[in-house]
Amino acid sequence: MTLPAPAMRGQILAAAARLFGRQGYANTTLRQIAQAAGIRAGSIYYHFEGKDEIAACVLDAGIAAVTDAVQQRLQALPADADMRARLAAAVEGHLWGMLQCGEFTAAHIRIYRYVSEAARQRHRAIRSAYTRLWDDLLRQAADAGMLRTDVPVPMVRQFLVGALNWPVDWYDPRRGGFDQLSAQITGLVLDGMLSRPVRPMRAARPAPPRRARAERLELAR
Amino acid sequence: MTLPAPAMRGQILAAAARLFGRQGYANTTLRQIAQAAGIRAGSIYYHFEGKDEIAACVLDAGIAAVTDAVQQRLQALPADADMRARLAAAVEGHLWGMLQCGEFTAAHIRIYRYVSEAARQRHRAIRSAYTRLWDDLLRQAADAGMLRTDVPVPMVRQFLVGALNWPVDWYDPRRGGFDQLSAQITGLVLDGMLSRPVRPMRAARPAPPRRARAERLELAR
DNA sequence: GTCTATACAAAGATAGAC
DNA sequence: GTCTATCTTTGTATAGAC
Repeated sequence: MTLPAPAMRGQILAAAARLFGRQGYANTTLRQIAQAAGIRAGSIYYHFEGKDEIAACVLDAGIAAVTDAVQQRLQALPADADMRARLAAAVEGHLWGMLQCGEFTAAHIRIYRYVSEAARQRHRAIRSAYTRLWDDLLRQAADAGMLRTDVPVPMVRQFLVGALNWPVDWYDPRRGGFDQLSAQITGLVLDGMLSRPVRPMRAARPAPPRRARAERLELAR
Repeated sequence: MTLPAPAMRGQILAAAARLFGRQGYANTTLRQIAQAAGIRAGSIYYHFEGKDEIAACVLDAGIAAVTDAVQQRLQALPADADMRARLAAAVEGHLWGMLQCGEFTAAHIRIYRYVSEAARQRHRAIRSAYTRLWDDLLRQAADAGMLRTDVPVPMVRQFLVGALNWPVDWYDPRRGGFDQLSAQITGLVLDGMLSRPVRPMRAARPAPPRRARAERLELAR
């Protein structure tokens, strides 16, 4: 009962993502990936050129997951949503794509620096697009006077996206669900860790309606 | 002109830390480390049991750098410093230890997950001590009513330390010195990324006096 | 203390049968 | 499409000369 080729390709990528995320790139062997996918090492080369191509595909899928989730949440907002709501939606989308949508994003975060330059190059375009998505959003916030002015936008983006990536290391869905985590992280990045007597402390925004994938609008670019 | 043994040990560790930080653990070979240290691969085994021991030592040194820097700044504070000043000092200390004090901390951040369980075990105690340092500080802040109450202290610590670690990926000392970066990051983590019309916006705290190492007090534990 | 030489294991990748 | 078998390279680690 051999799988059709495209399905097996997906199997291999899924297995690779899980192993990359847990063990790192160099520590994961093609033999392990093959075993997890239910085939032998040699068979991988029917589906991929080699380890590099697998890495590039995993990286692409990782960014795709967060990009989708962020855009989905942004576009589900009412047209008159203010910048704070937009930023919160984007943060929540990033967390969602990262924590729920799979092991691809975790793998991305962990292996990006260590794959071959060739694999990184192959993946570069899709990664830059995600960077630009955040830069645009933050730029709008800055123009609206919502952002602190002592930190340049690219640095806010680097700090923010970096900070958002850490929960993959310690998030445990068994205590406190995703919505709670999301509200906590959003509060931390938007308002900081100090208590703020003045703050309205508006409770967690209502969970945004989750649209079917086919329903969301096309990418802006 | 062979070096005395302890000096060569240091050379090897420094070379290993640099390479680990840049390439990751599994991608760095003993041959590379040896070459960077000016010896041959076989000679490493006169100084270390193997790659594992090198890893454990690099990890230890990385935590030691930030621990020292954080405690130094905390103890340099005036006795009546408020919690905000204490938190800011600790943040600045972490950044200083991480960015200025060397490649050991960068290496720590990058390889911790990927070294052998044996090496991690060897290093565990010193790492837990640093975790406890932050937990104690944040606990004090929480007791003083300074911390937001919707996020438990251990989670604040995980998020905070994680977020503080990212600048190793992108900090460039050539544009904006360390003091500026430190003030920016401190602002981001304490007050968040949004502008805050009400906020006093007290300009960067005056740089804390930098004490000689011998002058600082002993560890609390 | 460091060298050369090498043992030994494991990795990525290929060839050709089925 | 997947298998088995194997090539080639490279890594950690050891042995013994100097």
